[in-house]
Amino acid sequence: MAYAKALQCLSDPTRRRVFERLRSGPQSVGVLAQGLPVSRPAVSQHLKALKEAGLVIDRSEGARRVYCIDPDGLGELRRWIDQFWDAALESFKSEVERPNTQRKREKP
Amino acid sequence: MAYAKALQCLSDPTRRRVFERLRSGPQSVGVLAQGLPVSRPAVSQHLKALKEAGLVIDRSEGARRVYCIDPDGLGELRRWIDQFWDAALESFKSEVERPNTQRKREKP
DNA sequence: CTTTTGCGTAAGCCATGACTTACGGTAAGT
DNA sequence: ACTTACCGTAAGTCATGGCTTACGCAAAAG
Repeated sequence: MAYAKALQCLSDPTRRRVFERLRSGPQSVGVLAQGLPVSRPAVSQHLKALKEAGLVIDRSEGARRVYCIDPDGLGELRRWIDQFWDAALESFKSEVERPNTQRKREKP
Repeated sequence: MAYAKALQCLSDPTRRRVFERLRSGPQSVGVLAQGLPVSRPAVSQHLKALKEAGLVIDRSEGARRVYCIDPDGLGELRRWIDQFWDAALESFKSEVERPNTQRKREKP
């Protein structure tokens, strides 16, 4: 049940920004922190959490430390969501037809 | 960018338990709260958050209020994760071969 | 009409966690 | 060897949010 840690990790906006930066390829900590509105130690702590959740891996490249997205945590998260997907579509069809059904209120 | 709200919602363990209960079909608030280690108002607040995130819909059935999983929020979350999936596999292959790469420490 | 059931909301309490600064430790540069 | 660059960790601060109890409202039951 590593999906729990993955969800908790990705719930933080700053941690998502770090993770999204890794989408363009492996990056060092300093480069990742550059441009973010938080300090470098904060990014280090975020990367530690992401690693603990199985969302990234890291290697030491000289004095630098390069991080990279790990498909493992991402895959487990995908599988967890897919568990709901089928059940959702099934019970959803018979619900939307009802006259009373209410979604989230949209901004008009 | 409703995926942000969805992630924040599903990061809470109790909220996940509520959401997982809805996998077996539409349920009323009282039934959902029954068996959970929190009070019924707490479940109501969780359902409000889930609805705001587009993860559930609700209809009033007499005095009761029945909740049901909404595929919308789930789908957007799936699409967001898939954004990383391709980039992850790509940059991952060239990383795991390196001698230095470190994953999360497993419990031996 | 009165009572009971079912639910949402308000106010307040308290733990979690995200951020900061300060520090120590390793690798590269001079 | 000394300095500089790069990074992780520790300690402390402060906001976020999850939970509780108390209350109010609507629908069914009597």
